[in-house]
Amino acid sequence: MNDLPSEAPEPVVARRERDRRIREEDFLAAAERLFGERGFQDASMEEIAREAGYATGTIYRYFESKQALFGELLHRRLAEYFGVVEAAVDGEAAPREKLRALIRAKVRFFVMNQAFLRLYIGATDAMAGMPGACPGPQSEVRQKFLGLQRKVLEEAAAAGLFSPERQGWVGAAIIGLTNNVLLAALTDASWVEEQELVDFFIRTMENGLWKAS
Amino acid sequence: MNDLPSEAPEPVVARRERDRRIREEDFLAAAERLFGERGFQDASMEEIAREAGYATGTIYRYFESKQALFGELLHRRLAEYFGVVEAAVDGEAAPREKLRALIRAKVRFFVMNQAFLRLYIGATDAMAGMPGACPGPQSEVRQKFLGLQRKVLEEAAAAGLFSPERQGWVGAAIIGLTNNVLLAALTDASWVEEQELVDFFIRTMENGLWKAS
Amino acid sequence: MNDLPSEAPEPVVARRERDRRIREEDFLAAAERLFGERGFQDASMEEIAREAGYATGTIYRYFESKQALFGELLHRRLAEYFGVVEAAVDGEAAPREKLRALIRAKVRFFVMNQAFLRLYIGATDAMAGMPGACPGPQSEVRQKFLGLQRKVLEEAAAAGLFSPERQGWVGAAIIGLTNNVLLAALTDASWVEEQELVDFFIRTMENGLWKAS
Amino acid sequence: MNDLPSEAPEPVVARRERDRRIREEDFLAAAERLFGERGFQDASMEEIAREAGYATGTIYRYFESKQALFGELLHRRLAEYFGVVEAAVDGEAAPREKLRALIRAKVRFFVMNQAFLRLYIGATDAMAGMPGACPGPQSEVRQKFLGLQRKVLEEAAAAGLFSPERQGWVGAAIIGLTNNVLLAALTDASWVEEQELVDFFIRTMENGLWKAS
DNA sequence: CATGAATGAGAGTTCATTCAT
DNA sequence: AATGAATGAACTCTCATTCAT
Repeated sequence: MNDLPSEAPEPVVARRERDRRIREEDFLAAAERLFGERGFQDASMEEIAREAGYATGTIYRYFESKQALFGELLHRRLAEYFGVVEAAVDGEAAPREKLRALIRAKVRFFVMNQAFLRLYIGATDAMAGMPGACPGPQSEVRQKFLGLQRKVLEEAAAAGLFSPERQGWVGAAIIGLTNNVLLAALTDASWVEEQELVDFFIRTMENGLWKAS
Repeated sequence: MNDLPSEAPEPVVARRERDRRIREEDFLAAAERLFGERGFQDASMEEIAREAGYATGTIYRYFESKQALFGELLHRRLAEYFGVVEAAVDGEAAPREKLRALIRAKVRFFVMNQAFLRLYIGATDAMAGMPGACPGPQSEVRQKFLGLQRKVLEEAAAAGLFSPERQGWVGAAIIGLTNNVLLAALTDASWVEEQELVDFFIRTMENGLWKAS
Repeated sequence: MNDLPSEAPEPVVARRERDRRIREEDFLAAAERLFGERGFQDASMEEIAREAGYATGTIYRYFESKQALFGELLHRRLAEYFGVVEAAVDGEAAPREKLRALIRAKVRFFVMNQAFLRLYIGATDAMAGMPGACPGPQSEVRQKFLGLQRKVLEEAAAAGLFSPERQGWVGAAIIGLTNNVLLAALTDASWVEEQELVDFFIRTMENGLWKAS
Repeated sequence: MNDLPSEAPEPVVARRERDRRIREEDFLAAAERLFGERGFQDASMEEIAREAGYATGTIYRYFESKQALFGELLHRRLAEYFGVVEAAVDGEAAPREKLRALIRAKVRFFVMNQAFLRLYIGATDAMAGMPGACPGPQSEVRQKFLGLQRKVLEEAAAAGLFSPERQGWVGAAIIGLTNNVLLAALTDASWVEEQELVDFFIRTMENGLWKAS
């Protein structure tokens, strides 16, 4: 009845809510690892639950189905990714700098979220649905992300950085290039100097792969 | 045409062998279509058999397992791909021309083998095993192919075309770039002017994505 | 109203006991509604608990298991039903009037306990165990009820109302007839004139379905 | 190439089709037994398959799902029942005789299909869907059957056999009466003289339960 | 004593693989 | 050698029951 200001208002409910979020993240982390390693089909719900440290049924108190778990995972990581990239791009005014910032943010994000890289590639390849891609809540975030990227490219094109025809190819080129090199670099050696990768991408985009002569 | 008993030494055996190859190709073609459309997991052996025009069990007379079928499919198409690329590269002397020839051959091959593109990307991404990639007989061909590509790149590097450090990244960049743009281009419009794609790749590799100023 | 310490000997225990009964009835009422609507299998313990306004686990402080809950529900309602019918039958002396009173009591009871009708029918059909019927505490009450009914019929038979052979069939006939018409009548229109139903049953039993000519 | 008239035209295909039907009936018979004994929910597909003498998965080559199996079972038996009753009713001209024939056919059918009686009662009680009743292919047959029965009753009512008001109650009464007595009679003693049951029903319908005085 | 999250056995269903015909 | 029905292990998902808080 009396709520001393120093006390927690509803400690039980608050704790439960917090625990719930923690467990959700436990499951998402386990799912990220196993989906990344084995793919969607070959990772079983039982494995994921056990990897997270719970019994099989528990996972269904947090996610309606395997699809929903996968979707939520993509949604969260993509939203995080989108936020990071958007912030980086917004910090720059010039189109060229925006593009560079986008690359820098991408490299930094995936160096810190290596487990997510495979899932991201599977879900984004060629900006198109690979078989197995499932519709769901992540679609919205994905659309937002693709929209952001398109905008950056359009601005760059409008600024005369590259020719506006075949803009789709330019987008696909940047994504394919960065995805695949990141995957190779992070698979070979789990530690890579971020700056080096960023420089490689920027240089390639600006001058091509040929050695500057 | 005439089956004189004295002619072919073992005509029955030869015919059998020929029939066997025909059926094998029937199955592989059906598998290519269905694996490409639905992915490895979602294409069932029964579907593949029926698509090929045979009964479920028959497929196991030609391939030990689903994995083996998939492996053999990759092996054959990769071998074909390797052959085409090798021939193109061998036709050129200068390292830069070899690389251009490699790109040209790749574009031509995948424009004519669109169904295989998805499988190829899934199996080759970043020159590393994506989830779903299975070890098997195709590995050898893949190694040969990767070796060929590495040799071309090394020669180009030796010729001073690009710096030899981070050669792995250059390879990954070329593969990721071309794969992803091919996938985007062939998904959007099933008919694309080969030459345009080749030019786009060569230009990007030589000058980057920035508009030539 | 006034809790003088000298008054009740064990007020706390009494209150607790009373509260216990209240909650038990809460659960039973919720169970009656949901078992009646969805059937035994399709009503979940969690639903019942929430419908009653408690948490899932609480229900197990009052009932050992789902089966036990169902059994107790049957037991209580059947006991109530038995009491009502017994009182009505005891109020009459003549066998024919006893039977009429039994019918009247049955109609009145089920018009006021429609939710229980489905459960009763499922559990009593043909005086035999339908699938889903579970043995348990209600068996005793059921036996008592069936005994009462048999006694009424036997008295009627002894009084020459109907022939004593095939008495079991007569009982089954009365039960099946009344159950099914009640179910149809109460399903079609949730409000039915009691007297009309009673008359229909008495008339049918006494004269058959044929129009009195 | 030469089809001697005495030979079977397509022995393999014909045999397969026949075997298929036999197996379908194996499963339906097993399902009838187990659904009748334990109810829909408590009979598992594995049990049914094993009871039929096959492995779990085999049943799904014949029926899409548990629901579909149950539906097909109801459909077939109801169709058979409908046919028998229709033929019997059509053989009579007078309304009263039609009703008698209907009863006679019902008794004869359920004496010979005792296992189906419980399922029938569960699916038809009060001509209304009990919980658990599932829509499906049997609905059509059930509607046809209920229509036939209604027509017989209407004709009887039109002929002045009983008053047309509360015709729904009369139908429910006949069904409830016969169902429940059949269930009791066949549960108590698996062998019952058909004629005796028919006589009991006709007498009850015409004169009521009271002993003819 | 109430709570509701965790449990895990068990159900329906799929499908790669086998094998009698 | 081809067929396609049968197999059964494995998977996703449910829910009665338990138990730490």
